[in-house]
Amino acid sequence: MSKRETPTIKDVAKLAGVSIATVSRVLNKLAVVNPETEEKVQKAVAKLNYQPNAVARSLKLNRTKSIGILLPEVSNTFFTEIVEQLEHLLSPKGYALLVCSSENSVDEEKRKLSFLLERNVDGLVIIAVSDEGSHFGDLDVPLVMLDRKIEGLSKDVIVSDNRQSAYDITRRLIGDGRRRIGFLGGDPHVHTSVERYRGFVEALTHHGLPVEERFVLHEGMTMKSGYTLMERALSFEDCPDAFFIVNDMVHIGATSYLMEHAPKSVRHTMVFASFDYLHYAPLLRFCHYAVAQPLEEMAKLAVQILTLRIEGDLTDFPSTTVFQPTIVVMKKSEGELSNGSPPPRFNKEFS
Amino acid sequence: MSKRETPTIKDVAKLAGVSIATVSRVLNKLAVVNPETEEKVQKAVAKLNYQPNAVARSLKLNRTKSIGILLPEVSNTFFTEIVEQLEHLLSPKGYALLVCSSENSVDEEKRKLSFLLERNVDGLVIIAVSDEGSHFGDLDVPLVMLDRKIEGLSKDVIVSDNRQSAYDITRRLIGDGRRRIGFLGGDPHVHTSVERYRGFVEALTHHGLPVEERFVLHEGMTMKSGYTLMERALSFEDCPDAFFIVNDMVHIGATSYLMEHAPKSVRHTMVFASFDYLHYAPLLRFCHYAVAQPLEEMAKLAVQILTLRIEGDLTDFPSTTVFQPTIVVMKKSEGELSNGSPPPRFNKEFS
DNA sequence: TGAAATAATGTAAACGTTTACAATCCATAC
DNA sequence: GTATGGATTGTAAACGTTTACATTATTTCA
Repeated sequence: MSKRETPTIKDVAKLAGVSIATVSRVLNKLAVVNPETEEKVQKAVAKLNYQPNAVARSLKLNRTKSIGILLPEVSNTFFTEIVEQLEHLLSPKGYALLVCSSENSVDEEKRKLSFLLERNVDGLVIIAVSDEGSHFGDLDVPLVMLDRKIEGLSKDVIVSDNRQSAYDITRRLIGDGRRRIGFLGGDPHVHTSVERYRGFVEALTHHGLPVEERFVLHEGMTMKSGYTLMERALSFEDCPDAFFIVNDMVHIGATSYLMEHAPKSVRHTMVFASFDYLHYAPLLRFCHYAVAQPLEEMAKLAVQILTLRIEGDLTDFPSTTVFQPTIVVMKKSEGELSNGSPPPRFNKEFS
Repeated sequence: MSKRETPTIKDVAKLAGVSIATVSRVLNKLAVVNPETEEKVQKAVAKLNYQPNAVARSLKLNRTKSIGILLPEVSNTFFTEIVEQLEHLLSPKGYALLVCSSENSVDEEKRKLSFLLERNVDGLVIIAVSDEGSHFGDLDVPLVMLDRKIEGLSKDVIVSDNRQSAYDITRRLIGDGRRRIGFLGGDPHVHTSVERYRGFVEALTHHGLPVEERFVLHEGMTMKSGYTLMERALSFEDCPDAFFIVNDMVHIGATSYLMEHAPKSVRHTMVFASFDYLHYAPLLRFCHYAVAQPLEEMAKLAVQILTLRIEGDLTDFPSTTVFQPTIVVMKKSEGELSNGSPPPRFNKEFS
């Protein structure tokens, strides 16, 4: 493998017999240049297979055409759906995506943040680890907080109406005649979790139902906690016949516990309502109501705001946009196996 | 928000009353500097909250400390598990991850490849879209092909033994007494798919079983194709009572079709063996045997090879490493609901 | 015909670093 | 007292671009 050096603009200039300024002009098309010269340059470019050096350009222009995205976990399906959308929207605009995981740790989040800043990203999309986010306060890089809000932080925020949706699906459960509804999973420092619990409680109280402490099992947002919490729940003699589940991970854990260990009677009556409607949703057999967040629109708005702020075309105060998710009714009947909705990825069906 | 300029090394030098060379030396610790001077510099750095400009450094050093990762789809769980591992391993070494989706298109793959090259990534991890990968041939950037091999390409390759694993799980089905085993999903241009089919066929023929064309339904690797292929399969009067499924997406589609539409008799006897053992594996109720690829080790090796090649400490011919996956036995009994293995993410259990 | 305007191109500085080399200082040894 | 050398620091070039400004060639028009 010959260690041939990559050609620079100088090489092109020399080969074309022009100055490097002219080459630059041809490549960036921001000044008129004689068609003949242009052709000479293009030929030289083609011959050398020249590719401009983005690093040098970044240094000169003081913008890197890159966006940092900082999220709590890379392998979380919900987050990666967002990343996919962002990539799809940003890459046609010439932006690169620097993906960083804060690994669910505030400290790591701080480290990764300054890592991204050192690299001079033009903008940031943040899915915050927790409500402790003071380190995001003082930056002068365009920054959008996505999915999770941090109270008291003056930044652009894009979230779902977690409280309202939680309220809605809880109400659906009540409307179906469920009276003892448990709550599964949660984290007091995660904005979405707190909001969802709030909506859950509101729905219960508005319908004259008590919030039984015993059945509010909100420790953790992982599959494991879903599994063990459901185990705990089933140990109650008067176990709820319905659960509000805080997110998909907990949901999977809870479902698999039921599949493995619950008696038939429980499996035939148990009903879940939960957040997130992702590609494995059709497998979540106890789920009757799911909250589908409008990820594409949220990502689209994030990109809009970000690019506008980067270009300097948006100097308003930071905005907060709250999207209304749709409620997906996953099955109409109570039959254990009839799952009314088709697989979500290729044919979404909203109520 | 005051548009204060970020301080440069010059500002630090001025404040500390030294030359920029000294500042650089202090920061990079590659030359001895008087302890007193060092302290002055450190103080200035702290006072200005100076962060070195990574772009300028990249230009000078001709390395960006960044790795491009190019994959067919960002939201694919299997791929993102890999990305998570890579991020976890590379970020402590100071590398940034540029994530690009080729969106399952060879053309897009080419575009994204040159996009990454323009940005002077120090290395590349490629999960190829298809076996048409000549565009990867001539680069002089360190490059590792992960998960999918491209025949005839002289690059470092890290894959699972897809053929052997396919053989193994097919054999398990046969060992369980299954005689009519179908094949679900696939793509003639995807290396993993081809290998898996090969292993499947070998297992059948080695055991004297015919490969019935009718039951080899390999069109597509998506959830949708899993859904419709299973529909097609069930329309046969003599539908197989077991299926080899090419990957998780097809698996989800097939499972949800069965959950929705299959008669009880089918649901009680149908058995799947498939690739990929991911976090929603416990929900895949028809799955008896799953191939769990050693993603962490594969990622670890990829990072090792990549960093060695980047440092120039590895100049051997490209190597091909084939990892042996483990077979996860997901349930022992035929009972529809008894899923013997616990949720995978927090307690893997291999046979 | 010549001045002025226009078009096309070139020159050189700048972006923020790293680092080879030069320069200074000071102690030691003769 | 002067040479030697080590320790420390400074100077300036370089990385590959973009772009303000200068320069040259060409056209226009009084």
